[in-house]
Amino acid sequence: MYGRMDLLTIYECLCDKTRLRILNLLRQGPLCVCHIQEILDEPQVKISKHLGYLKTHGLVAVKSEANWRIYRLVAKPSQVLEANLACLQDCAGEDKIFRRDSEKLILLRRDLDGDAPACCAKPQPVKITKY
Amino acid sequence: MYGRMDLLTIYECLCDKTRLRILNLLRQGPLCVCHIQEILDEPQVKISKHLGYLKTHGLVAVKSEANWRIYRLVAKPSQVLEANLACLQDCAGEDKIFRRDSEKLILLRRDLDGDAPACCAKPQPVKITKY
DNA sequence: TAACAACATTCCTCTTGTAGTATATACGGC
DNA sequence: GCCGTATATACTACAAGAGGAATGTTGTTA
Repeated sequence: MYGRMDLLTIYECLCDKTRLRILNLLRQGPLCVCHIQEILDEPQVKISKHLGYLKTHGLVAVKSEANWRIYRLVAKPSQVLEANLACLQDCAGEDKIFRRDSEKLILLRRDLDGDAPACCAKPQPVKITKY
Repeated sequence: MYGRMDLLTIYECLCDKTRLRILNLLRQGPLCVCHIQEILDEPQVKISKHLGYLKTHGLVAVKSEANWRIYRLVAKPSQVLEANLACLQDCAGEDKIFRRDSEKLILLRRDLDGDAPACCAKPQPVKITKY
């Protein structure tokens, strides 16, 4: 749908707070919508639309699983995208809200440990690439 | 004017093609408006407004020199800004238009070598920080 | 001081993006 | 087949950003 996966497209995806928070989470592994929604504490429609935006522009991919939709970062990001996601990951550590989101994610995983429903299958963390 | 120099502000600055091209040039040293305008081959008002935007948001600084206005990247960028500018610099190499701009800048400097008017004082290149 | 050159700013229009409400779809359990 | 849960889409209203034409400003030169 979008041929161009250039720098500008990437920055356009990155210039919304909600999308940054989502990407910060997905950087740590796949997640279903409801968990993203819970961590960000934002309306469902808002999360859903931003996920749609990211998908349309080629930053994330989805798969269906039973009643849920599992989002993740694209499997083989371009070099440019990978560089920017790594940079985002580095920078997010500086910001309170991103750190809080990440902590919430850890807690959520801990709570689910053991008896997780399908949507909550413990996601494997992606490797931390120091850019 | 802007207290926040956070990630989002930076990405907002980066999500316009013209601003990206300007930053790509300034990364290689200070420049007056007329040279940026010449290299980008865009209307004066357009260049001027985007420079104003970048200044308002704390990415660039200006000084007056005779009839000219010399723009440069801010002297002490935050760690986050520095990371993103370095990332941009790396990524810009992948894109035709950024490379062409950089080549034009080199030619322009070569032409000016020797008898440059004040606005064209040979800018010293900033150090290339491999992020 | 008049004319000019380099920039900035104002005003206007157009487009894009965002948020919210309400509604639709898809799937699993009963 | 009906209902609840999870998620997406349509529609609308609103705000911000971008581009261009015209005009303003500042400093230089004649």
